[in-house]
Amino acid sequence: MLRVSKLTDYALVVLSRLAQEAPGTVMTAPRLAAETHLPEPSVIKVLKQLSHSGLVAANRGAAGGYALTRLPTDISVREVVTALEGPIALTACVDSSEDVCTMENSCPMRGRWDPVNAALHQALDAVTLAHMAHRESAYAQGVR
Amino acid sequence: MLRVSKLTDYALVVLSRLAQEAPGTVMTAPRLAAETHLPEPSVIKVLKQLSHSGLVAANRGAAGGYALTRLPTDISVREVVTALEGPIALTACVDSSEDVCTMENSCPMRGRWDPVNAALHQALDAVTLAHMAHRESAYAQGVR
DNA sequence: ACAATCAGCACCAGATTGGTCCAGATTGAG
DNA sequence: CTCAATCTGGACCAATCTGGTGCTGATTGT
Repeated sequence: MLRVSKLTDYALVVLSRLAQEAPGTVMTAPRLAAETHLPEPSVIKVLKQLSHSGLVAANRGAAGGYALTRLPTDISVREVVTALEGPIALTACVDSSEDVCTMENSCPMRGRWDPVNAALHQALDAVTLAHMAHRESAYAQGVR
Repeated sequence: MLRVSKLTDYALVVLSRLAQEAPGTVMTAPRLAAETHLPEPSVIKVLKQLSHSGLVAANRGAAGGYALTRLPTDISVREVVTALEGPIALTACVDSSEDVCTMENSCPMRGRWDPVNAALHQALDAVTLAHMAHRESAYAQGVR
């Protein structure tokens, strides 16, 4: 099925919700969870990770919350997936991997996934948060 | 990480090995396992699934084994992934899914993954077994 | 001071995955 | 005809991953 984890899916939903507000708008985790109908603890976990990787800014204290650090047109799906799941690659065996491959040079797949991974990167780079955030177009797509 | 399962990876390796022989060449499961340095039981399991979906033909009995049913140039990576993991989609929430989505119309992501999935299909369709089967070019890529 | 909010763990139950095993069915060779 | 080689199909298990929960502490506006 080539799944993306549920947490990553949540991240896209939450970020899309944030993207619907004016740039810089701060929303609390409980509110984001309520408005997206997602389980609050998981939303919190996701926001922590997104904050770590700098996609959202966290404001502590009373009247705190989260806000996007960039414009929705400037955040690609690939960045979000990478933030939640690490470097995008279909297998552990890619050139950028530091794992010691037990098969070393005898591995029959050395480098062969590269074109597939490249195509994948390109595909995920092409879609931004802004593409996923507009309610009307999304519903129109859903009906067809 | 957007992983493809290890079994799927094995499938690509095994099919690539078959693709290196003349069309119609029959190889037994143990031999394929030995030559690819993969665990034999898993190779067997993979071959069963590939046989199910018609990508390889199984010949029983003594002197039996497996052979590709089509030319390597005619088998895309997408087909292999689909054979092992079912329909390719990043989330369970795609239009073709028959699951009853508990969020129904309120789901904020309805249809939004579609462009990403489409790009993904295209990317995996573009790479064939033949692309992954040629040893020299693969090594050249690995070195870079 | 106090309440609201984020930070960072540690933890658990369920699902998935990779791997193992075994009792058949089929087929070619001696 | 018998036997060995080979695929078939299912059950099974241990390890890992994942989503979800809970708690304690730090920060900050009122």
